[in-house]
Amino acid sequence: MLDPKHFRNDISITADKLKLRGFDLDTASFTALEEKRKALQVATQELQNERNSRSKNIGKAKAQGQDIAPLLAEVSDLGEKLDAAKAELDDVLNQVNAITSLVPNIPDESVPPGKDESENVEILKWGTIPTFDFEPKDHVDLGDNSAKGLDFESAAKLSGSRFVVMRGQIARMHRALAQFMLDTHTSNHGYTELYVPYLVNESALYGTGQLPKFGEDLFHTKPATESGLGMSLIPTAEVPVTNLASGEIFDEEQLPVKLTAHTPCFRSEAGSSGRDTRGLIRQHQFDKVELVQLVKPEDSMQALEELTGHAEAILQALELPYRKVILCSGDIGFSAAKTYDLEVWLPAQDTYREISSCSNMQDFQARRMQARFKRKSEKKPELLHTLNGSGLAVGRTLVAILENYQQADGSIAVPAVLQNYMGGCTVISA
RNA sequence: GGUGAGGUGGCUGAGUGGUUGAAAGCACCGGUCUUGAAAACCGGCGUACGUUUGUAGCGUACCUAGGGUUCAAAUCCCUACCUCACCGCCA
Repeated sequence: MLDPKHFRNDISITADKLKLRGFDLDTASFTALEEKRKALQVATQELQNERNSRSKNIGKAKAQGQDIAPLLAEVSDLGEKLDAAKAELDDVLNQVNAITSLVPNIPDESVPPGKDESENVEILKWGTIPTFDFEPKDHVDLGDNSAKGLDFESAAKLSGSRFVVMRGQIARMHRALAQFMLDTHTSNHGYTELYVPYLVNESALYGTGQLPKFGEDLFHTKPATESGLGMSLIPTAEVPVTNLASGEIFDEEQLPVKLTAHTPCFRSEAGSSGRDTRGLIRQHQFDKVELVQLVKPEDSMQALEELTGHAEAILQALELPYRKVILCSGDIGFSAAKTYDLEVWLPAQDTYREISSCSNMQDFQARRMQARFKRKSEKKPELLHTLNGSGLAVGRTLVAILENYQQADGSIAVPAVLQNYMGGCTVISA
């Protein structure tokens, strides 16, 4: 949610900025609606004022033992007028809210303008792309080799497409990766580890911006006893972790808050039925280690650099070649003001694929969830800034290791930093 | 799942349907006193929105949330959520 002032005071500037990311704000009709809201609100409050003062007078008269019947007669139609005014105001407020809750964040000035992902800008490349003296296989074939380490057929039997069963050393490496990531972020980067619910309510999803616009990307549970969506499976740990701040007022000294959690993520992948159907890249269920920071507004851009660096540190420790991309204005997510994507090299696809997305949401989510902090020198609480990033997507990291560490015989070398997590195992044999 | 009791400001905790945004205490902030600190005393101490040049004043809303009754609701009624206690069940 944007600051309402953006809509009231400088709506045309706001509309211009939103156009950069491909969002059309109908300023004329919104301004008209806003005028209406203002007039109705004033009128309603005046009626309430009148009712309040008259009611007080009735109370006083009654206390003095006077006859209140004539006073009651005077206010008889006030109630109806008030109800009508309230209903009208409610209606307009709902309309305003319906619009503003669908307006995305404004891109930061440092974000390059652009229409779609083709105009994202590469910031850096890290690592050396491996060369093979044989035809590199993709992770599906490699996983199939190692005693059905990646078993998509079995998963399809259990659940359908876009699920996987992992076995043996592959499953263990998957677990090792998550452990390694968590340990690195807690020990080296100053994050506090969390365990959080995987089912969340509607208000949490609203807080981080998944609702009301992106409900169809989620899996919803609907117990027989409930109406509506019921609880929803988290599409990312960002939802439960960031919403911990909802309704809170932090002391200035408590910031920055740095949190990390390893959770499964569930996405319906509606609208991407034809994309990445092969393999582990796009699943309905995948694991991710998430990084979240709550910071003061003046610190958030620097925090984004650091948080992205924390995700990069994992790729570097695993010696996986990657590149860092800044998303252009047309490609950033709904709630984000600025986003870096980290893309890992996948030899079989001969290209870089997204493995992490790190964003500064500024006060966009904080406003939705009323997450605030108080400066020592100030009386009024201020909205804090929220950031999050994947550090990293575990399934895709596994894909990257299988493909980059593969050997001619189809075996997989185990990256040095993972060996201790795998009982000293140095190679997963074919 | 059953039964019972509750949800009031940062915390504790009052509150017969009527000048209650809400007593009191604690915490916190400012001041007096003191060489300094403590104690004591004095004063202040919620959020959002509207009006406005205004961090002034005034108005409105908010006592878990949403409905209802009433001229008037923290106070009465209904529903949801949550908490606590006991019972049942359970990894």
